[in-house]
Amino acid sequence: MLTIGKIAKASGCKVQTIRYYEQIGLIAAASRTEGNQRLYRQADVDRLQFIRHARSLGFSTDTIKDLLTLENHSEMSCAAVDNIAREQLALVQGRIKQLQSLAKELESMISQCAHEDIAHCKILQALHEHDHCDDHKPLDV
Amino acid sequence: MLTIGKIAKASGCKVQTIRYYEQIGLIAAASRTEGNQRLYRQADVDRLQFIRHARSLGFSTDTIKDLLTLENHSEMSCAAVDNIAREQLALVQGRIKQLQSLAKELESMISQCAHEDIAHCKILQALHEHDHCDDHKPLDV
DNA sequence: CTTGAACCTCTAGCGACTAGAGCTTTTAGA
DNA sequence: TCTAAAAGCTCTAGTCGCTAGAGGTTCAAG
Repeated sequence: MLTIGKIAKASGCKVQTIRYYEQIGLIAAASRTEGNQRLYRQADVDRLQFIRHARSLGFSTDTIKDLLTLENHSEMSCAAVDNIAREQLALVQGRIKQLQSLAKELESMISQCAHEDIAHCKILQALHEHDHCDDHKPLDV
Repeated sequence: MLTIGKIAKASGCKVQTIRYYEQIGLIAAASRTEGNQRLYRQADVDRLQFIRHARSLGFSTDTIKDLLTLENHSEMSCAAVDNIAREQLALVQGRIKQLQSLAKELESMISQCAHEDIAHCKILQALHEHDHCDDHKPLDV
């Protein structure tokens, strides 16, 4: 059995993050020692690594919950899993397209900069001309 | 003079968002009518459009604040603006690289799927093998 | 037996909004 | 002129996935 600190090291998740995952129901509540400290089994390391890997691929915690539920139905077809992965890929690809469009616009703005003074700055001018640009939505990079 | 609803339409920002921008100091507090309603000038439309365009390019509100401050120093060199834009471009490009790496891994996982049952699902298996993958950080897509 | 590391819970903060409750003001039509 | 609806107001809380800190308890090593 492992304490939360040990399993944090073993899984690569932070202690706080593991407690957070328990709180949102992504992992089951751990058993406790007499002194109320969490105790984990080796199998929990695997589960946390799974979560970490899925998170690193951009899956939301809700989606990961779905994936973990599906894992418990080993006789089912994996079509659902396949769909989730494809949706995630589509999401990532869509995001790449958006960002490429941003990069293009930024590059074009920067290339026009003649390094003069602020009054003649092409970058600021370009930022004032929203009409002429593709109408992207506000976007966190 | 425009009410907040009018300027929202004119600028493409939402009413709530405009009040939020005032709150965080991105735009100056608007003058008010006797009945305490905000009043805007035409110039404010331009400022909001500028903000919207910059946000759509992924600039943070803090960075936009800097850009707007720079605009008031029209005699200065635009080197600072240029730097901000280049940093933003670097940020976007870095993000694209990350996402491309994710997309690649997702594609590889999906291509291995033999559409059998969950017990043999290559996608789930791949998610369990964090060791063998590039160690990306958790990432919001 | 002491000390300090690791654990516990609970709360608040991040960023950039968004949504809703509960109120007041304005505007348009009868 | 009256009334009803639309639009405005403030304030609070929620989103997502953590992260950090306060203030307390438990455990392990020396």
